[in-house]
Amino acid sequence: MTNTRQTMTPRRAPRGEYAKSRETREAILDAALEVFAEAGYRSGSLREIASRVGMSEAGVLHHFRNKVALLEAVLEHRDDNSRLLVPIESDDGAAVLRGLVQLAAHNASIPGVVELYCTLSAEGTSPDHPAHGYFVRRYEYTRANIERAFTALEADGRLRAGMTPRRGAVTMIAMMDGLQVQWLLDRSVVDMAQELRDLFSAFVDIDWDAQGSVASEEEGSA
Amino acid sequence: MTNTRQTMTPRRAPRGEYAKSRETREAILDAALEVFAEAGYRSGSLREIASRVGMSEAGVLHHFRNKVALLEAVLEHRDDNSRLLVPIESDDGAAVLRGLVQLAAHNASIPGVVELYCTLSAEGTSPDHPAHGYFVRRYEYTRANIERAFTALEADGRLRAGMTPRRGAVTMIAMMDGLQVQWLLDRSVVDMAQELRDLFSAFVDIDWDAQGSVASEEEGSA
DNA sequence: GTCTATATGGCGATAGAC
DNA sequence: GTCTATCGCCATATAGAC
Repeated sequence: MTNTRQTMTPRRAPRGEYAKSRETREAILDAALEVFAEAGYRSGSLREIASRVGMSEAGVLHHFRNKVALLEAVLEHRDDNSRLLVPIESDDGAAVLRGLVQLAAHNASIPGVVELYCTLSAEGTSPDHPAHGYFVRRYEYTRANIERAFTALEADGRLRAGMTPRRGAVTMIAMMDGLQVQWLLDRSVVDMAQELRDLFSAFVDIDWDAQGSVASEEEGSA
Repeated sequence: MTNTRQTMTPRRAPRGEYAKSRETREAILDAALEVFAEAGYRSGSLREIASRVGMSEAGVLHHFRNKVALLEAVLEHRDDNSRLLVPIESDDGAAVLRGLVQLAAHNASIPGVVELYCTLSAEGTSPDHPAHGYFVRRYEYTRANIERAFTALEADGRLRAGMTPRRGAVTMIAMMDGLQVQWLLDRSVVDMAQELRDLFSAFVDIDWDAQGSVASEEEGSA
């Protein structure tokens, strides 16, 4: 999705009434994330969100035109975050895969976000869901980029025989999604990052311990 | 779940008012499956279910005590079905894995059921969801049985080095779940059965084309 | 076995006071 | 920028007529 808006603002520390408003908005976004994660979008209520943030429904709707706008804001808000960890558009295929494993490890520390995407992506498979288009595009975009990462690895002769970039991409995404369900149902049963790494070691030859700071990669990508 | 009740009834063709009632019940179950699949349990309404089956809400509630009871009935109803295709408790490890691939192929012809489990298992990760316990038990049970299947294959020396029965089970289930999300979002993008088979060929040595009739297997299992 | 009527309560959204 | 009040709608569930 387009999130140039946020990134282009120099984000100087805001002051006065401006600051208050900004804080309130973020507090609402945090509460909305929790509620949508626990109950989904359709069953999550503005009333519950408002109550968690300590204000009235009307107060919340002053900051977000309606419930759909709030959902979109929540999704945009969290999207920036994954991109900080995964250099998804990088040409360094190994770095992309390492980033995904790191993302899985990081996700284990923020169950609320995992719950959010797990719940919403399932809900969003319905064509009439307000986030349906978002998820179709998101999966398409992610799949294309991971496929590109595998293609780069293939060119270096690091893809095992019998595996294709396309299948690698579909498999990697399916594993991330599927592991999350099992993890949410019983956290003691699965180490998401470990499972991911083990599986991908089976069909790609990567040095998992290469230094994985992402900031450096990001300069070179779009 | 306990579904001895149904199976123990000799199931002679019911007659008279009895037959009518039974048909109505099944019609309600079908409609409920659709609605819960499309909207989830929490957002799916008795009103919508009643309308699809052509009766009033009160009429539906005559057959099912309340909404939760209807959900449980839907889940029980569909569970018997997968077991017809997968000899999950069989000692023939290869037959179990073949069954799972066949199940994936079969599922592609009943998107409604795929949608149901995809939506409900995500919803059901919440501890307060009425189907939470069901899904915790279901995953636990399935994982244990698939692990057993892989253990049998390992004993025959057909598990590739580096793969463990435990990881095989977690991976297989994660792949099935994750592929379903991508498939529901865009059916042209993924062939679920093919992807599954390809992946598992990478870490287990199986003749996928062995005759896979399940009826014969089922006799031997519990 | 199915209906209508109704009780009870949660929901999203708006209007207007402060 | 936040509130109270209110509207209109939909939800589950029950009571009782037919």
